[in-house]
Amino acid sequence: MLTAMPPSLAPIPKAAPQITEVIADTLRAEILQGRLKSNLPLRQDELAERFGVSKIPVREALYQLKAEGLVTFFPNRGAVVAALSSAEVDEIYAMRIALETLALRRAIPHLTIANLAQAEALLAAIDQAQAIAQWGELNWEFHALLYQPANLPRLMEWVRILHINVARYLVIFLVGLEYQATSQREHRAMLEACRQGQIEIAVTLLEAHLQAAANKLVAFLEQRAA
Amino acid sequence: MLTAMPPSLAPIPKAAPQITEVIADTLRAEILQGRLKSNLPLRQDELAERFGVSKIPVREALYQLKAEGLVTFFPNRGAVVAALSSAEVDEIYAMRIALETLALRRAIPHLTIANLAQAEALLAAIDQAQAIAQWGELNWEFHALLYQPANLPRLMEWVRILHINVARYLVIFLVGLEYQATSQREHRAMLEACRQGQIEIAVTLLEAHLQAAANKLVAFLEQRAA
DNA sequence: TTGACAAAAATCGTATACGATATTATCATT
DNA sequence: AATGATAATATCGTATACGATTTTTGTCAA
Repeated sequence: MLTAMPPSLAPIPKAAPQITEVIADTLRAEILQGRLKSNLPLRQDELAERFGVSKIPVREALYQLKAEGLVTFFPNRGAVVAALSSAEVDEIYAMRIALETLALRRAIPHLTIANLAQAEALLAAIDQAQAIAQWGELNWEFHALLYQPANLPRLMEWVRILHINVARYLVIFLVGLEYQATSQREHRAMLEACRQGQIEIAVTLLEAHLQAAANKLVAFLEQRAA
Repeated sequence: MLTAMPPSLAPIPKAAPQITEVIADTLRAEILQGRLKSNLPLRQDELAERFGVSKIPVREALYQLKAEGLVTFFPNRGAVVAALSSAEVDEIYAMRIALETLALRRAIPHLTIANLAQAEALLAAIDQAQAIAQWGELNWEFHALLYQPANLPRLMEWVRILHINVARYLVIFLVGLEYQATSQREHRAMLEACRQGQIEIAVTLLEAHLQAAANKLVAFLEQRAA
């Protein structure tokens, strides 16, 4: 029979941990950490054996990562870890600026004292972070925290995807450079503007913050390409 | 053996028509035309039998549509055609405005005479369009044409996804209203600003154009919900 | 009649198996 | 020796089959 109702409508979207999700999360983390490098072929049999499952959940995980832009498919010829050109980095940062400034604009009026305190704590944690993987993670948490009160879940999900697409390249020049100090100065200036409710100033700072990262990354990639 | 090279790197991303794609395209079209209504359960066996294939390509097609926001999955309980709340419509249009104004801004300096002529022709075609499905299609082609010269493929793909998420609701109040005439006036004003290279004016018009549609749609959905 | 519990049916998620396509290796021919 | 055709191998894409979870149906007691 065809019931026209959704199966009891929503309050139980949680359930057993799907194998597909576990595989996708694992591969995503490895790509972000740079353990799986660009253009590396991802063979389905190989991954299936490694995870101790069949190819089907592996395929679905790979397609999920394709939707996130982390892997590229060649029909009948397999998948590889996606590579980013400098043009794509430019495009991704342009989109991040467009979407994240929107999020921040809508979030600031709803920021609570608790949010601001959490953000402050995250900045302190970033200052003391040791591993670069940790740095990237905390960095993203800080940004996400400021956007969260906007209550725009789809936008957040897409911004997260854009972020992870550039994150694995970002960590490259984070080590040994003074970029971290500059970034933290910008973070604190943004947070201060948020605290005072100065939307336009905060948005301008965020845009400059992202554009600076974009310029560094594009320059790095174009140098490496030559 | 593990070759570290991509399988002959790219020039052949075309191949046999994947069954998964065919199914996804068909279901997407049916959702857009309103033939598959919101919250309708999409059973895998049923679809597999209908298309004469097994469940696996059906599953992959459904997951692709999930990534596009057209279906919602409930683990171990199946998928349904996604429904949009007025809050989600507001969010989608906010994202469209952010991304499409970016695209237009970057596209205008690269617009050619040929582009402008094509756009003009599309407007004429819209004026004479009979079926509403055709109207929606042409409408999107007009917008896409203006953004194309920006050369931002990822952004275009995401804008397309946002568009199809609201398109199926748009057609509802397009019939029998004077919205079409208003929309065409706005289109022609935008096109004229593009022709004269007046970026800020064109962007402002586009934003107003999208916001007007958003307001109408949100009002419609909230009325229907009550 | 109503509620709770249990059995049955339906649907999903995954493993196994097989055919299709692409890539690599072999060999004949110029 | 180089090149083109052909066979062998590897990998992907899909069908079939089965176990797991969920929903529904049926039964019984209060």
